[in-house]
Amino acid sequence: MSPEDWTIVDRTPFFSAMGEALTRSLLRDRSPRCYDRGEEVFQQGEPADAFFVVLDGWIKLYRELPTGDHVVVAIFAAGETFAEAAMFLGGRYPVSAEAVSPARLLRIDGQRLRSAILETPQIAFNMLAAASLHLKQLVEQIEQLKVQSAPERIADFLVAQTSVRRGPVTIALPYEKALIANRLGMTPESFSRALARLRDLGVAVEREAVTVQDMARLAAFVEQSRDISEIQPAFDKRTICGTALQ
Amino acid sequence: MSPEDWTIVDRTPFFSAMGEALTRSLLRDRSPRCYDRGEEVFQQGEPADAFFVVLDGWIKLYRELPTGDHVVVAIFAAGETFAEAAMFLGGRYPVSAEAVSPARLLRIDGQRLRSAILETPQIAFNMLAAASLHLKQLVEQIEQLKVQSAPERIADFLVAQTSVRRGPVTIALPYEKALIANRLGMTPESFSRALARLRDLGVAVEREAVTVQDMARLAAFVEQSRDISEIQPAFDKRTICGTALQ
DNA sequence: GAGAATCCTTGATCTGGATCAGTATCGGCT
DNA sequence: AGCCGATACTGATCCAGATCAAGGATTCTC
Repeated sequence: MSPEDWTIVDRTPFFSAMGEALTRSLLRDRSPRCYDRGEEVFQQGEPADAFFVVLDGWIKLYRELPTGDHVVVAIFAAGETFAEAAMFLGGRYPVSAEAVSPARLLRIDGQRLRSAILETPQIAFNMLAAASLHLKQLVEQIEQLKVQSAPERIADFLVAQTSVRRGPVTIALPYEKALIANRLGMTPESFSRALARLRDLGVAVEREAVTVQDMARLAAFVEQSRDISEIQPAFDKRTICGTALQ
Repeated sequence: MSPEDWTIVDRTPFFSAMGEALTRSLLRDRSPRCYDRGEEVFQQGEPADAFFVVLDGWIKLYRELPTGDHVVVAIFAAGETFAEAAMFLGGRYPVSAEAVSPARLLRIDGQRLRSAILETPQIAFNMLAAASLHLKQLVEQIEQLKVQSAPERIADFLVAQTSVRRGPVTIALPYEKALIANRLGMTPESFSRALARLRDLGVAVEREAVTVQDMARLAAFVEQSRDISEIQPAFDKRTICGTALQ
């Protein structure tokens, strides 16, 4: 793995709290595997003997319905992990996974992890901390889903696509707009309209290229909506339903 | 702790996968503490040196705003745990917690857990599995929040309040309707109306007493809506946004 | 027991986003 | 070229739930 790959793994929910040294020793001699667009990672029903870290590209999790339709359950980007639950539970994958773009995945083997934990308990403790953090982030993300309007969520997404924070920039949308809409919790139609409404903030769309006149302005828009949700009880964060933590 | 208390702890996200024997040895000589209605459990900003299991009653997590308003973040019922993330992360509580009704809480001390894990690594592994499951449940719960209509969520809530599955039953609402509405992700007004709309299914409301003519009918209503969300891609489960797992 | 404060309900209106339907644009293909 | 299927945009309509506003009802307080 390249140095960049290590930093990705190091920011991952289950390894973030672990420290690079420990992570390295755990994942020594593991190497990522490449997947083509459309290639299958695992299929619904297979024994869940591993979970995965996305190093590059995009992975789609979907459930196959009796009708043959695919229902997209989630989409994962670089730096995210998936299928941990199924692996820890030791059951079978309840969904199928497939690469939406060319992708590189790191496979974390369940058996291996098991023995490593028995050998070095500290790993488990750190992973537990990381898992709690992950949960917390999940809850926050969902709060925002509930609280933010469609244009706000799109702005949020755009800001997340680049490290540029001021001045003009052109962003290439990473995959089909329908899929992005899906990920942001809206229909393709709503996505199209909401994106159009961002024109007022200096956002121009030309096919898959989105040109932002001034990132600072867009970032401010995102921040402002975040503040509202923080202050305004009407739009509050309640309702995350009895689970969770913080 | 009473035998019932043990079964509650045993069903808890972090202990469910652990088995009763291990849980007992871990929590030996711990005893629950009682809280009055309105009593504070911990306050925003205090060092997070423990997490809690709700054995009885209801606990509200809230954030205090500069304006002095309380924003309810979550409500926990018997059998749920809270503040794990803050504890594992070893920081401070980012929210305050207070009993909404008389309550009994089991306090799980961070230091103690730490040393127990170092002594018996298996505990950590089981907790990790349990945490993954918890995450999965959280995601499912949120999917349903997005997918179910207001009356469906209320029916779901009512079904969860009793073990009766057929015939007539009267359920006492566990706390203020506004708080329940909150928990179910809607305004008090919507709650009131949605509850009224359940009259067609033989649900009568008399103050805090909800009388269901036939639980089987209500349960069927909940199940049916679940099926629709399973089959109908239009109402699908997408959009849980890049985190999560399954 | 009068008055006040809470809590709950009900009605009227508004609105964001979904749905449905029609059209445009693009890339691949023979 | 010209056809075709996939992808994207746009307009029209609809609806669940939020918001605003105004009453009841119950409990608390003095």
